[in-house]
Amino acid sequence: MSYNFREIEAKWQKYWAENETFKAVNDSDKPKFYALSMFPYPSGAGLHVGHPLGYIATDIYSRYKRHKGFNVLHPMGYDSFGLPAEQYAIQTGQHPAITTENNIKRYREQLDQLGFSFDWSREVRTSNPQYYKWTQWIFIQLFNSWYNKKSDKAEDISTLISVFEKEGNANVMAACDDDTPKFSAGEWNHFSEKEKQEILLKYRLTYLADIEVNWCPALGTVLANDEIVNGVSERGGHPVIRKKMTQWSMRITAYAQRLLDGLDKIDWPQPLKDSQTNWIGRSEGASVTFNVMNASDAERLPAGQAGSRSDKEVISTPLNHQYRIEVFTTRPDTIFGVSFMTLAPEHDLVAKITTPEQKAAVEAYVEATSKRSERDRMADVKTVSGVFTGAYAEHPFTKEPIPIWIGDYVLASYGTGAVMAVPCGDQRDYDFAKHYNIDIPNIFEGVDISEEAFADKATTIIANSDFLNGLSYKDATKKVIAELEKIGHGVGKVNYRLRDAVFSRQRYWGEPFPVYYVDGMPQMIDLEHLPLELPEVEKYLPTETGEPPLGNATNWAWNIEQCTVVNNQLIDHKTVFPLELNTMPGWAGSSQYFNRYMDPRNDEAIFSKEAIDYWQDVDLYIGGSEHATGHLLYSRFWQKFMFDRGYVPKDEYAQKLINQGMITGTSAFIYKDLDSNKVYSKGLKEGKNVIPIHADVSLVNASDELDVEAFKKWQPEYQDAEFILEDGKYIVGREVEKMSKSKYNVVNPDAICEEYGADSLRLYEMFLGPLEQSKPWNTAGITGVYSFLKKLWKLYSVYIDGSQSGVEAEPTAENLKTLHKTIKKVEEDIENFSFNTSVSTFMICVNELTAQKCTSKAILEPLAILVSPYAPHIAEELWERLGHTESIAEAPFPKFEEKYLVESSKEYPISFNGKVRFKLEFPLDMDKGEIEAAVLAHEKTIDQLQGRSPKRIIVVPGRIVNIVE
RNA sequence: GCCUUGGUGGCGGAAUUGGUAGACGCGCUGGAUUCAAAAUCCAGUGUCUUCGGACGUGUGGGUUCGAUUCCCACCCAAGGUACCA
Repeated sequence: MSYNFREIEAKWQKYWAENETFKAVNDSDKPKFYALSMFPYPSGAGLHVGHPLGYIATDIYSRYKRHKGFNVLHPMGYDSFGLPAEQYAIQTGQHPAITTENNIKRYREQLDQLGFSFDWSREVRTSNPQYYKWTQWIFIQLFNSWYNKKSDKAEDISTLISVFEKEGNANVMAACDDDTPKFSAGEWNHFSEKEKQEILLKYRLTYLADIEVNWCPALGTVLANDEIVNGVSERGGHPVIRKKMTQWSMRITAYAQRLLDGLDKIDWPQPLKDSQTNWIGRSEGASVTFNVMNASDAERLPAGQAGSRSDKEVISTPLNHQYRIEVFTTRPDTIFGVSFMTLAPEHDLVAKITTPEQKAAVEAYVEATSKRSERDRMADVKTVSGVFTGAYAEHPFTKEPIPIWIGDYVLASYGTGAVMAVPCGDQRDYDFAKHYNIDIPNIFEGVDISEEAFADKATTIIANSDFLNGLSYKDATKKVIAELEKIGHGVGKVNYRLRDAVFSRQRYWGEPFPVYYVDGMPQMIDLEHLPLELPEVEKYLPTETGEPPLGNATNWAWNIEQCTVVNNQLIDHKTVFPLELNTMPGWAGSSQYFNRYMDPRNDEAIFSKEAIDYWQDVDLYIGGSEHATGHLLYSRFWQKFMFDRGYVPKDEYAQKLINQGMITGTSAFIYKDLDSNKVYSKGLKEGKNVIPIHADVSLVNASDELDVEAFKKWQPEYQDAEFILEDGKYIVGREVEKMSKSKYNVVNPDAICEEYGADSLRLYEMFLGPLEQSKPWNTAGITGVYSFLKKLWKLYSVYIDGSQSGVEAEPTAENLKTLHKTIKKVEEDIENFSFNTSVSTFMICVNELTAQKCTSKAILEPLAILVSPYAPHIAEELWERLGHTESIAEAPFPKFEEKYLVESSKEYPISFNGKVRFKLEFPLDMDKGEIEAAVLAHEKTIDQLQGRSPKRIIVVPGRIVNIVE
């Protein structure tokens, strides 16, 4: 009876589903293990062979842990809100929910045929109202929280209110908006309700803010940076402008330091930790305040000459204390090298301080900058541009006037949007100063700055800097911060690159905010009325007035008496109020899904206390590295918030994370002659004027030969082309590229399963190479693992065909040795996530046992368990044929016993000067001296030495002998 | 530029603590079986070679009895990031 994978795989998939073999329970005496794969967005294209790689790895580990006696949680679900379904809806009018439902169905079929041990009873879909009810709930919790820097955690907003009532906000240390005013308890208690709400909004962990966005009027939508190419929209090429819009924002910056610190506690890949570290971008330095000088005095100063003036009269003139410029600098030690200041063109002060003479130039420059995207400005490093405002700031120590410029190399979104320019110490400032002929005072000892700026902190010795002279970077920084604090002009500060995260999207297919507006102030809908379900709309585009798609809904107003959604026409701002029109971004639904899996059908809470106490956190999380600074950062933020508020026991949700590598495609090319109707085989293209054309990889065999007839059928325009063959074959060129439809190199798992089976596919995906590395797919190689499975099947033939002869045969020492070295290696491999080497080990094991003609049950039973995590269908079938009536899923993993591997002798490699010449066998208990004597006495050694006497002999017992001549 | 990861046969890759480089598989060559093909099985397969050997893990040095492995410098590729003050 031959290996019929179709029958076997269908049989066991059905068995697992019917018997709920992989259903996890929330209470068990067994230790818990939570293995998680990143859930997919169900796209219309379905899965290609690259997608299941991580799922297979997680599945192998899950199955292994079951054999090891763990209660394993291995769930799967769908990140089912997203743009493609909405785009499709805009084009066709089909509701995104229908598209999504269809795509999920297709995904499920594809996943099912791969034999994963998912607990499907726990499936979640982020677009399901029963799920997003809890996404809305978390949003409300964030709204009702503030970040107390004293306790260093999020607290309920009520604790903040009670402080305000007692003592105002003078002593409150909180993460809040920069423009939060100071007030006393008395003032607070006299604020109107609306004023109080406005203040509180500046403290809440999710808040409304006016944020500058890339607005595309023609599309009526906000665009992400990468949707803009050369200042116009990628789709349609429409103009894009920077515009302020009121958006929900998440105060992730409150957690910047903890997100950084937490990285030390978790076993995540170093490159991923590094990209999060860079993203958070901590820098230490100082915040320094410069007073802006009175405009009338500034007029009397020539531009660019500020540093050299000593006009006592001017300096003693009263300053315009109305305006102050705050800068952040990582080099406060260079403060005496400041020769100008640069503001971002968007900076609030620009309009206020610009002198009448400079007004026209400044306005033109600001206007021009507003048309450039931030990315555009950052990408252009070569062009130096800027305009003088006509205004001057006063140096906090020297009291010298410093000209204030604006320049687009300063970004409003980083730091304070202003820099103190030290041209001798910063290359950008240097270039700017050179370009506009501004002074470049040298404040470094023994450094030539005639060609470029000097930025090496390690060798810095400060000069020409009053009280800082002769100090190193470190000492000068310390001292200058102390002095700045003394004169009230600055303070030591840690700055983060991380920005608060914009949480509003002008989209339809996302979670609605549980928010309505009373007198312009946001109000949360009570939990008992959630979920607030997405309304039906006629059109999925923005409205004619530029409102988000939910603006098209006719039933989208909140009645506070009935607590239901009602028709917009009923809005009276007394009992019926407008609802929020934005929806949440893609990362909302994925930021706590791993916890929801613990108790996914709970309608009373996001999860029960029992469930979270039992499962705690994710033990193993596998997914792509492309989520490094998106999902994987936001989800850590929400987890820390949930931890602060006492909902979860761990402030990091995934102990170990592995990034699976990308599977790339192996594209095939034909070579079309540009001068004739000929198509040359790869070996004949030299010297010809050819261009490579993609051929579909399914038309090429393992030897790179193209099926020319099939190709002509596929691309009829080549019907009459002449294919020039070599040795009667057309050989294609090969190149590794990203797997993509347009490159005709996409390989579909369905086709592989149909031809070789899921077990072959699973083994082959692992066999390709290390999990973390990216590697090219080439279907040709799968025959190797397929014939391995056939050999494995054959090894069990006495049990399969029922002859049963030799069943009781005692295993030989050889059999046991083969088995136990396999157990040892496979167990080590799985623990190290080195799945590729396990597959090789299985092949060696089966080859050896076949050569040994092994039929012993004592060997074949444990072997089936070893194979089971990798190739579960065949393992189940063999297990059954061996006489078992229960699934193999929880059969105990075989125990490795060293005694079967103990050898009595070793074949020593005998090397001369490190080069192996021959081998000699000695007992392992032979000591160094005996081995040395035996080697030296051997005729081959004498022959090799040719009468020379060796200088030294190294004997490493059990390893090697090296003779040094 | 900076950070990270990697570079081993025709290809994917293996090599546990510094100890026999190239396991395992694909492909290729030859053979068996077959009317033939597929499938299967057997043997061979790093390069060069005067058949003694010599060379060989990106390049050049170093440490060592011995280096794919450790150290230094450099080159290349992939991913991340960037007027970040």
